[in-house]
Amino acid sequence: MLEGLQRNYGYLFEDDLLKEISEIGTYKKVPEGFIVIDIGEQIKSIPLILSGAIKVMREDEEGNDLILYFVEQGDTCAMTITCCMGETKSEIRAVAETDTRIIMIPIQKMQEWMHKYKSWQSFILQSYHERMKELLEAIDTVAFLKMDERLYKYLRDKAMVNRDDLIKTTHQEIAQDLHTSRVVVSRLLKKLENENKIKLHRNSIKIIDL
Amino acid sequence: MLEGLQRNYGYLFEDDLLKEISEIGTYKKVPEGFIVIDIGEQIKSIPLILSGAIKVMREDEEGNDLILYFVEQGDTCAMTITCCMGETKSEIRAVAETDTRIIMIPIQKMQEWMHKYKSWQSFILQSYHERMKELLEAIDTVAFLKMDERLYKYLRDKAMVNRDDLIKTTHQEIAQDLHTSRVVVSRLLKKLENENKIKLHRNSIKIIDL
DNA sequence: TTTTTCAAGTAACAAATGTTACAAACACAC
DNA sequence: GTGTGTTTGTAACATTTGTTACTTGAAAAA
Repeated sequence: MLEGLQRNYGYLFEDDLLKEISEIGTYKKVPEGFIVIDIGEQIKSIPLILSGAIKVMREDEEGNDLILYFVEQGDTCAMTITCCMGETKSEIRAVAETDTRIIMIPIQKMQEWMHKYKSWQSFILQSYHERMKELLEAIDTVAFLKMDERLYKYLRDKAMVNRDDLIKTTHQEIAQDLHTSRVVVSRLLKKLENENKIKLHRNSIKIIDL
Repeated sequence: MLEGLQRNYGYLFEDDLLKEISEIGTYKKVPEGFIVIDIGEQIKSIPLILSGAIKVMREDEEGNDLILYFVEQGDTCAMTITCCMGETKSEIRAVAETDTRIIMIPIQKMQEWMHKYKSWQSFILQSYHERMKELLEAIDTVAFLKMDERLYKYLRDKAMVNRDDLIKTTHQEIAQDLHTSRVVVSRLLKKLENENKIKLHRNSIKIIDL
């Protein structure tokens, strides 16, 4: 765990803080698809990502899904912070995009360190800022882009966080993330293939010129 | 200015803080349509709303607009806070929805008071939290609602912040806020009128059963 | 190998939204 | 009053997205 911490956060946090994190945080290894935080859940700790990536999703009352953004290693899920500051329940779902290693920090410590470590404070504020920007980008995406553009952006983002231009997924799964239907996804993927932007295979999609 | 402060923030802030606000803040009276903060602008102060309301908008590179939410009296524009904490430029535009009275607080004071006044700190954090939720609601709206539902929600929200069930606007203006075309708005408004949810007039719309 | 199951392709159609064009209604200035 | 500009209504059509139904093809299981 310490080496993962060092690699991702060593340049951010001072040694004292790194030591405290490794002593207090609980290391967790979660498999792809694992729900790290679910909607309505009371937040008791916030996650620092050591490796892998997390997909942040929104769901409305009728069970409609929508991906908001991906969070990568070296990041935290800032939406969580908002929630535990306001002492309310999670508004989002966080799902492991790949096998992911995280450290969970109890919220009391999070607050304590805000005063104790300048670097922690700026990390938290910075994360906040990042996440706010990601939310705005999510709004831009659904509001201003057409479905084929959203799809292409989604594929590229997914390839980025997985560090692999071969995306292993099904059209059905993509449809769920983008809140559309499987047929629409298949249709637009075919169109993207004809435009030489991707190459389709069974259970996988290859991005050309990532 | 002091009575406006008392009325809206009296129950929130202690007297010392209210006094500091009235001494340091600059009182501003802005007319309907006035751009309080624009996209790309460097934020040097944050606004507290005494009366009236502010419309928060997003704009993409091509100049497409979209309303995010309204902010009412007794509130601040928390997006601004994010920006000045990260020392970056505004990602949003804030436009006076009606004639509005605000107090501008320089960001240095904002930071200072975070440590000095507990009530100020919780106000800022609370605002943050509120705004994050509003952003999520904005996402739900564009992602999950159809245009007629969005339109109806928009009209109701607008009536609420203006405290008037008669909305003075044109179809063209609505179309811009919702990022659609005037013809679509006219069509759907007609449909809402047939469903007895609104009554249409020239330059105004009356909401039935607000 | 054969069977079964799941993913993907595709056609045909429906609904929602966007676009263009023009007419009617109204408000205001003259 | 008349003319002028703006707002609204509406038709006709295009495009995008969603839905249903069925086929094809590939992998996994038997």
